[in-house]
Amino acid sequence: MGRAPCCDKASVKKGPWSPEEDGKLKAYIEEHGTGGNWIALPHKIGLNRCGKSCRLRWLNYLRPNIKHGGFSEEEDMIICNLYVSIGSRWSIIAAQLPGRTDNDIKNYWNTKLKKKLLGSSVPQLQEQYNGRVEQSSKTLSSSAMERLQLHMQLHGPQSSFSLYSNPALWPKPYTVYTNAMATELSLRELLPKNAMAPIHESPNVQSNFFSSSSSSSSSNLEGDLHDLLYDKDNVINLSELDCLKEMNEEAMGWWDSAAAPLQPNFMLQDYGQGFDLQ
DNA sequence: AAGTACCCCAACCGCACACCT
DNA sequence: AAGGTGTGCGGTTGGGGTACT
Repeated sequence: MGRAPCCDKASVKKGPWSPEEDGKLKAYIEEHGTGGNWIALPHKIGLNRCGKSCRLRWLNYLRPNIKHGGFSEEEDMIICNLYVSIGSRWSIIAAQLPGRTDNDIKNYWNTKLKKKLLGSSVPQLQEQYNGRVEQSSKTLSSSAMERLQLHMQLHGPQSSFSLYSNPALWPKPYTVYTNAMATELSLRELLPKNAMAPIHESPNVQSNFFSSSSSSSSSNLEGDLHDLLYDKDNVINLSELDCLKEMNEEAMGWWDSAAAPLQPNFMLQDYGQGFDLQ
């Protein structure tokens, strides 16, 4: 037996929200809050809407301080960096961008950023790796394939190590940020939601992550991503990126001693453990 | 000017998890 | 401990708008 639907789909209104509906929902929540029960909320207000629909409308459009469109370069960078490291965890990515919703970021990624990053090189890459990943790709979701493509782009054809599970292998400047990310993400797993401030509010992390000049480590993924996103003549061989040439020897030593030769299944399994690909 | 293709994004769907009883 | 229910999330869709032919 499946679970009961949250509302009567047949009788409930679907489609775009009218200004009147928006007004009712906004006014009620601002005065009374959600009451901790979205399912019951539309009935209280007299809205013929599904509770989930009300929740979505509030979270994505009606709640205060929501920003739409006009993503800055800095926001692009954050989204791209996080997507490469954690995949399509839109809610986590959105938590780092005040005023942005997961839905907004997801749409932005799918319609614009993805094309910028993957666009020109995807066909070649697919051809290049078809033989290797053919078997595994049959069972991979499209987002998993995207991440795999990004992974391959960031590591080059001969590289079989995991970007995700081996932080020591991440490009240097990125490590500063991702270590903080990893720490915070694991804490977020344990703590109640909203118990922690977004990463960008942490001065140390922010200064490390966003400083684009000074340190030697600033020949970096951030800069390379920037080139990918904003260079008009966007024809870059990712395996040539400076940040990826700077993998430290210690990490490579670890790889030599610990890793097997490239096996698509190994790599995909590795991703599966980190990202829950399927 | 009309038809078609493509893009963008708001909204829906279904699954998984958390919480409650 | 187990089942029921609400919530959160990521994936997908549908339709309006725009660009192209």
